[in-house]
Order: sequence, then structure tokens, then C-alpha cells
Amino acid sequence: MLKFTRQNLDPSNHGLRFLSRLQSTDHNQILQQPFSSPDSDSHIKETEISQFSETLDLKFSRKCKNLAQVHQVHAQVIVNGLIRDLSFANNILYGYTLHRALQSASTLFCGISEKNAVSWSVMIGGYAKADDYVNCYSTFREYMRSGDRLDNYTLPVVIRVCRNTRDLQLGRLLHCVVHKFGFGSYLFVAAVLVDMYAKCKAIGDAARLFDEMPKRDLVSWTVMIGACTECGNPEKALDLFDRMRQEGVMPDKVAMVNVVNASAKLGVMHKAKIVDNYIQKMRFSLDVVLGTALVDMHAKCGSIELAREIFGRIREKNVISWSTMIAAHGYHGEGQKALDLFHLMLKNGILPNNITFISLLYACSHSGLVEEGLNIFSLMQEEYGVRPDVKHFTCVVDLFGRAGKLDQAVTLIEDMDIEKDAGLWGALLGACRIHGHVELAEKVAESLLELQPQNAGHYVLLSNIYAKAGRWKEVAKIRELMTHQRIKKIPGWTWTEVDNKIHKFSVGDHTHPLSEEIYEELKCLSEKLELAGYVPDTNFVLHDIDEELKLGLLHTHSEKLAIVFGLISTPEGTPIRITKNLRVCGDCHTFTKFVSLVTNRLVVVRDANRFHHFKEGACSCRDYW
DNA sequence: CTAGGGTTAG
Repeated sequence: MLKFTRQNLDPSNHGLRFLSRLQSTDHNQILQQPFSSPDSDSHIKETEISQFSETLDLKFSRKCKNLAQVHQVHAQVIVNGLIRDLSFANNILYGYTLHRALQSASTLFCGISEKNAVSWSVMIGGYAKADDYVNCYSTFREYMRSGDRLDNYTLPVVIRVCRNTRDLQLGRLLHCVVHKFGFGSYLFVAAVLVDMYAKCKAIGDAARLFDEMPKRDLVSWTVMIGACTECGNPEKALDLFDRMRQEGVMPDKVAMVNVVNASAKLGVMHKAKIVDNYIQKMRFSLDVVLGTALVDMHAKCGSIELAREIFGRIREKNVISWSTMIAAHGYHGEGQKALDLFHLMLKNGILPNNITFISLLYACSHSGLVEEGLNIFSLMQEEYGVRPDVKHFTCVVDLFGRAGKLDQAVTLIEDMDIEKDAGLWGALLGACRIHGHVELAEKVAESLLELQPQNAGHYVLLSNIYAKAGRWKEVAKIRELMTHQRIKKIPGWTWTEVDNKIHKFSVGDHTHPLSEEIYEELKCLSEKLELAGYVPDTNFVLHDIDEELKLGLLHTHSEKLAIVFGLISTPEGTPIRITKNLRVCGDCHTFTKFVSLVTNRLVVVRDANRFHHFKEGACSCRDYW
């Protein structure tokens, strides 16, 4: 292992220029903190101190239950003249960082004249733990400058900070440092590097590093599984899990949480069941984190019943568990239940956070609970002091928009004093589509396309609004614009989960072996729809299919539902599903009405990763029609 | 004495 010296740390020589980027902090400003007076039950007896001095590896700082005790030990150690022993000083330093007492830690740290690697590592780790990244980086820089040998323990800490701050640039540079001076304890550094790359969305780098690893342990596998999920490839994540087990690595609970998340993102019910069975077979106990992940998985895979059942089994539910369950009810179209759950949560003494309110507002907007949603919006600010961010505003715009109160949505946006993003304008544009508001749509689309000129979905949405109003010239214009700017709409596709198998269809697809039957079934549905008074709206078929095919597709083509759903669904081509028991994924507000007319079975509509359940005659969205 | 992987929204 190379030793860091001033010379080889010269930035121009060794590509360590990043060090000069790091802000320096004045560590000479040492604030002397008086030791707080010990209260009786935090008092540590002198005999215990003398025991500490006999056994240095007692990790006595870990045993301090509160900060006062650390101060107490510190005082006693000074009194006994042991503070000059570096092990004691480091140990107390660690004690301070465990209790986030950075002021005391820093004072002690600066007073240590002969710091060793442990002192540096503990101090840097202390800042990292307390999310004080500026001081963390600047202390790390000091460490490298000090000429002390870089310690195996410190790099993972600093790389982890890069992960948390999503600082890919610095992360890469630290990777260079690692390469230059050796990995030290390889598995630790490699794992955190893979994780850092994944969280910074550099999945290529993460995968390369992972593939090149000469050996992998459980943590390496776990971060890579999480990395795949994070970067939108949950299928790969589940494959990796299988590979990991083939290689004889047994998962623990943390690994399982990652697998559950992958399965949640995949949204395939039979995978969810396999994962759930495995967890039961392995007898992993249900703690809050695993339990909450399972609740989320089952809900996102369409089974709110299983989600609810597991939620009930979580002993110590926290805000996240409650928020997860509230959100689940929201996207299953059970707005009132989401509200009830919220009140139950308050009764249980759990303090809601900003995400809880996003889930609630979402639930209200998707169940047409306008009044309730607005109440939540003000309650959130007045009672809980949560400042609404753009996502809260987006929910409220959606709330107004779906209910046809476009004026109020516009006023809300105009009065906002925070930055507006594409999601916000998108919500308003969606409302324009539902209510056929062309003029407003044009204005909104302008803002939206300025923010995301390459997003085909926005063009399609606007085009559909024109089509609905019969403004064919404008429709053609948009088509032209898209061709001109080489913006392509990814064709919509449909998949269904039948008997644990997934069948995927795209528009006009005849490749499925059961095509005949599928077409027959769709024809049947089509007739029922018409009997129920549904008039197919061919306007929406414009963008992917030629005019001449339009009617044919809607009436005779087996893809009928798939196509209709596909085109009216979220423009980006969010997966749309129709399963045997008619689990449908698409824009619920456009389909719910006729879907629930066709069947008296339960209907689940999935809209941008959320599900909405409906039963005939109990359509919670009927306010919109 | 110090180091890597865990739950909600987006």
C-alpha cells in the first residue's frame, strides 16, 4: 500500500484536483464546550473507568447510552490522565460521533496532536453520519494533505457521501484514488462504489465494476440487485438474485428487501407470490422495513388484500409503513379508506411527513374527493407545518383538473412561488384533455415542451386534444413537428398475466399462439360495450395507426381493448395490462366507465405504476363522467 | 477503537 505524501498528492500530478474543489472549513475555531453536569443515572463509577484502562478493547464509548455519559467518560479519562492514550481519545471521539455531538468531537479531534488513521476515519465518519458533508469533505482533504497513510476505513465513508449527495464526479475521482492506491479492503470499497454508481444512475459503471470483481459477498450481490432495480431493470435484479443463490450465497433480510423492491417495480403478481413464499420459507422475521416493502410489493402487484394483511402484521409501524398503505389505497381507487387510514395513523401517534401528504392528495384526486383533498392540503400546512413542494401542488392541480375546475387549477399554479416542473404542467394538460379545453392546452403545452422538448408523450397528448376537437390541421402540424424534430412515439404495448405467464402484445400483433381466441374474446367485449351504450372514440387512435385501419381496429381487431387502452393510457407507453380477471392497466379515468360496464368482476386499473380497483356500480371515479 | 447493502413519493 502506497503512502500518501505531500508530493504524490500534488493535484496536477495525480488527478486529485477535486481536492481543491472541496470547501475548507476552519477547524481552528474550536469552541470549548463545558461538560454537562452528570445526572444521577448517567453517572459512571470510577471503578468502571479503571476497568476501561485495563481493557482497551472494551469499546466503552459504545456502551454510553446518551451524550451526557460520553461527556462523563471523557471527564474521567482526563482526570485519570488517560486522554493522552490515543486509543482512549479515539474511543471517546467515536462516542461523540455516535451521538452526533460534532462540536465536542471536533474540539477533541483538534486537540489530538498525533492523530492516527482511526482518529481521521472516526471524525470523517462522524460528519458523514450527521450529514455534514462540507465538513466531511474538508476533513478528508486535510487527512490526505496531512501525509498520513490513507486508511481502508475512510474511503468507503467518503464514497458513501458521494452516493448520498449523488456526486458522480467526485465519486469517479475517488474511484481513481482507489485504483491508484489499492482497494484496501476490497469488498467494502467495491460495494460502496457499485452502489454509488447506481444511485448516480451510472448503471454501466456499476455493472462493469461488479462483473470485474474477482470475488463477491452478500453485500456486493445486494447492492447490484438494488442497482438494477434503481436503474429500471427489475427483471435483471431478480435474475441476479437467482444467480447469487446458485453461487451458494444465502440472502439475509437486507438482500430480501432489495428483492422485494425489484418485484414491486416489476409489478408481476406471480413473482410477488414466489418472493413472499420464499421469505416465509426462510422464516425471515417481519420487521418494519421488510414488512413495509412487502406491503408495497403486494399493493403494486395488484393485491391490496395481501398488502393489508401484512400491514396488519407489522408490529411497530412507522410513518413509512402508514404512508405506503395510504398510497396503496389511493392507487387502488379507495380514497375514503386512505383518509380513514390517515386518521387512524394520527390516533396511533404517528406524525405524518411530506410523503404521507403526497399519498393522501393523490388518493383524493384519484377518487374525486375534491373537498377532502383541499382540506388535507390546508391541514398539512397549518397543522403540520409541511411546506408544499411541486408534487403536492401537482396533486392539487390534478384534483381540480379531473373535477373540471380548470380555472382553480390555473389560479393555483399562477400563485405558486416555487419552480414549476413538467409533471405539474402535465397534470394540467391531462385535465385539458379530459375536458376538451383546447385553448388552455395550447398554452400549457408551450410551457411543457419548453421543459421537455424531446418527450413524445406531450406531443401526442396535445395532438389528441386537437383531434377530440376536430382540429385536424393542428393534428397534422404536430405530426409534422414530430417528424421534423425526429421525435418518435414508442409504440404502446400490452401485457397480461395469465396462469403465471406473461403475454405481451403490441399494436396489430398476431404472434400470440392464441390470437384467434383473444380476438374472439375482444369482439365479444366490444359488443357488450356497445350494448351498454359505449361509442368508440376513434380520435384517439390517430397517432400510431393509419386512418383506414382505425375503425377496423376498434371493431374487428382483436387488439381492440389493448389498442384503445394503449393509446389513451399515459402517453409514454406505461405498461397496460388486461388479465384474465380483467385486471386492466391504463388511464383509469378514461376507461373505468366502460370497463366496469362490461364486467361485474373486479377491475383493477393501473395508471403510472398505481392500481385502481373498481367494481360495477361502485366506480369511485364516476364524479368525472 | 474506525468501514460496504434495507421501507413510502419522484
